[in-house]
Amino acid sequence: MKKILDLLTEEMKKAFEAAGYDTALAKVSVSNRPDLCEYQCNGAMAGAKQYHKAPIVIANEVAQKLAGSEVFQEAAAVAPGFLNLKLSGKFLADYMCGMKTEEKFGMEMPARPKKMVIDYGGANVAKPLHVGHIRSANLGESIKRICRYAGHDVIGDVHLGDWGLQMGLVITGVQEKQPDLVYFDENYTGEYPEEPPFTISDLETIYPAASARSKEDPAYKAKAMEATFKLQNGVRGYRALWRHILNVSVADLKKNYGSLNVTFDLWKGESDVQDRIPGMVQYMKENGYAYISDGALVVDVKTDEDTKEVPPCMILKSDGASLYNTTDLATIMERMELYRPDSIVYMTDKRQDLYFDQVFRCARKTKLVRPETELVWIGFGTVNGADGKPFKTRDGGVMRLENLIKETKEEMYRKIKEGREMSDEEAREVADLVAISALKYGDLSNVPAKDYIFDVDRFTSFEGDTGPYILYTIVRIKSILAKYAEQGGVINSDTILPAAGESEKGLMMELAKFNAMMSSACEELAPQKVCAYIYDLANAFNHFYHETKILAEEDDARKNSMINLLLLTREVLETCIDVLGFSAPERM
RNA sequence: GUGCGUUUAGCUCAGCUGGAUAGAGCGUUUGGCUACGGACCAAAAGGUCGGGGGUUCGAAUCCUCUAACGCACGCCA
Repeated sequence: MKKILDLLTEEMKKAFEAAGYDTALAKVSVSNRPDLCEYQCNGAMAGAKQYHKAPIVIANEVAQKLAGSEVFQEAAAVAPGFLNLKLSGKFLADYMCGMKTEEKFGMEMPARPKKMVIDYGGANVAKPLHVGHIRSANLGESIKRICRYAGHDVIGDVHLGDWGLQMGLVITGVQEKQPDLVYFDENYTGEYPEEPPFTISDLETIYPAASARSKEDPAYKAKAMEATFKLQNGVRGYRALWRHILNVSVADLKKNYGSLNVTFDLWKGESDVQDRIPGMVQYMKENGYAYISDGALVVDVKTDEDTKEVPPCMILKSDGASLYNTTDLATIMERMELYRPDSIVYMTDKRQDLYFDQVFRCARKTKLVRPETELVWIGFGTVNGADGKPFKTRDGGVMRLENLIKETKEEMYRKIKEGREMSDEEAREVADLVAISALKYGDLSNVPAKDYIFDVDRFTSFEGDTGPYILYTIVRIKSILAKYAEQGGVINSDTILPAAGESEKGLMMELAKFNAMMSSACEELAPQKVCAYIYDLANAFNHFYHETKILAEEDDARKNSMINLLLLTREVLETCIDVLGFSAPERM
């Protein structure tokens, strides 16, 4: 099923053609003056110069050709040359029926789905997730779901930081506390224990302590670097210990991401591509891409068109060690080989702008990717506190994501208990769902590149542009539908009749925007478009709801039609919150 | 210094890729509760879209200059 604006534009093109004008002018858009019309076409003004005619003359001629239209109930030419359009109720109702019965509301699927890899999450092994990680997790997860819904083949990869100095630090920290572990016994040749010698909370204290100490104690740092070296060179005990750290950490990460409905298809990490690095380096040298500069191996990535200084992309440090760039490039290589993606999307902090520019240029120059492979980087802003500075705990420490989620859930539980009679158990369950909607919607409704202020009170409010308000609207629809069923109501057809009033038509017009909204959210990788849409849709529904007694309607056909409209509204809303990564309770 | 980002109502944010009178929410003021769920709805006040210049029938949106803030600029990730 075509997008409604495309159908309207087609109808408009016929009129432009019949009146003797270029059909390229016939683009129809949603009205920005709802008090005057529902849709509009501004082509007459754009064509004025081309045809040496006053825009209003053109508009009038086109309007005349639309006189008998079955699509437009009304088409008026208005000074200076607007074409103000009102939709035929029948046409709109038929479109609703199409959405109601067709798969995915009639959204057209791509002829050739794109293969995409989305790299998001930004997690590091043995380091707890903090507030900032919520952005990469939410954005990546939502973009993954949006693109999947739009028909593409999408792989989500968490791409863990599991290989650098941080691992050496943790290992050294463990050794400090438990020097007698067999992992450190170089003469040990037996099997290592299956049980890890630490828990996640041990790791979470070990890493920060080790990291802090290495900054002031050179000997300690040297030890950590040595541990890193041993690990990377395959010393058995170190590898076995590393495997434990990885397992314990991943289990914990899965739990935390899980509470945000964030799941990954791949749990790959930097360590997975280590074996590829020597070959890649060799290839870059042999083909003359890489050369030694100040002791380091680099690839020039600046071009003649650059107005800025673009430093070369470093492949190996002067001590011969690999770094972030090396791993990322090797990962691109691996992804091309394993998945042949059309597009690789990265989601990181916006400060990595230049870095990804370098890596992408390097990947293209060294032909790690095909010329047509899209490399996309989305940089996001910081999560700030009320003071506009990076979000901190009350005592000034780094706010852990786990605690942020917990506190939001507590706050929501408190609100639900004070506003409703509900068992503790149900209130907990409902509070969890609503709290996640508050966090996700609060995060995703912002433009990714901007910093935003994390305001628990605002995000958890049931009023305004918030997750809970959207859920409330869905629950309200469910409640009406439940009551309808209770009263013995049976839905006997999928028919949706032409709207009886303005608010019903308004709801239909919002619903009709779904396809265009979803494909644009996919093309632009923009979850905030989905947020903006469901807010408008929820408002349109609440407006309709307020003016219409649905269950008291005596005309059965009309009542049936309105119930169908409610069902459609609920399905669209639920589809949208699903791609945003949250869901609605039965009641709240 | 070079580059990137941001700047829209008192506060927090949108703005469909150039259209008519720039929109929401919160807050403020006012009205509506025998409730298909009032955790709602309706309305009012509130703006020289950071500033100057330009492009054109028409600019928050495109170009240019400029200011403030933030960020990044080879061995961190």
